[in-house]
Amino acid sequence: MADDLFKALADPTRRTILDELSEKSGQTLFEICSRLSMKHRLGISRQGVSQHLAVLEAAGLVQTRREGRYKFHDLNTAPLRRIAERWLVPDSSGPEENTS
Amino acid sequence: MADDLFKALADPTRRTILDELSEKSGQTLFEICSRLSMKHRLGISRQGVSQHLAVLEAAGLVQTRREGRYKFHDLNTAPLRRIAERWLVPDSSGPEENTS
DNA sequence: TTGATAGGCAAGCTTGTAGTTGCCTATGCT
DNA sequence: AGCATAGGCAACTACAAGCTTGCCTATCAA
Repeated sequence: MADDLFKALADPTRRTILDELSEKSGQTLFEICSRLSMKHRLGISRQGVSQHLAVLEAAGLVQTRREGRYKFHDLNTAPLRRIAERWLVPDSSGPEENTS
Repeated sequence: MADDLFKALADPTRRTILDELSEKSGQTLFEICSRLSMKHRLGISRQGVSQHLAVLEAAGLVQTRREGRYKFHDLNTAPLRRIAERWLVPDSSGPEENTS
């Protein structure tokens, strides 16, 4: 559950993909591929990117919609909000808060 | 930089350690060990926990202070705030350079 | 129908990393 | 001094994860 989310974020290439989708949503696999190689000089195969997208989708960070032969990818930031709340929120049951 | 942070959070045992330090700060290595095995039924060696703490410290999530033969561990949530902001905020300055 | 484009599946290689075991240092108590 | 406690270091094992290659399916245009 949370495991998928944190593992998805652990890879720098996946974080770059999130950056790209954050900048322009609704990109196809090939569009993401070319941007990674052009803008970020990332030498990675199409299948590599596809696998990263699968991981991001399993984590709920990316949602997809199919239209004809195109598959569009959209960023979903909802899961990210839960991350911060786990430790940042001064929990009622926990004794101390450490803001240092 | 950010790489250390995300990789530190990728492991479920390390996240549990953060939970423990969030509940009670200033714990020693042995204290964390016994809590992991008691409360969380985590069968892990002392050295295993020690290595996890080193990763968390490298990520800036845990700070340590030494007193005599004791080494106390404190949670530092500051790095967590930057995570959410990376994608949650539709940033005005435009997109990246890559911070990973 | 043929060819080109967009994407998927699965096996295999390789590196990274969690975990262990064994031994070593430092502090404190009696 | 002697012993127990708290922690550190290094080598080794085992499994997970990133990435590639090769082949397959689906959609659309000429």
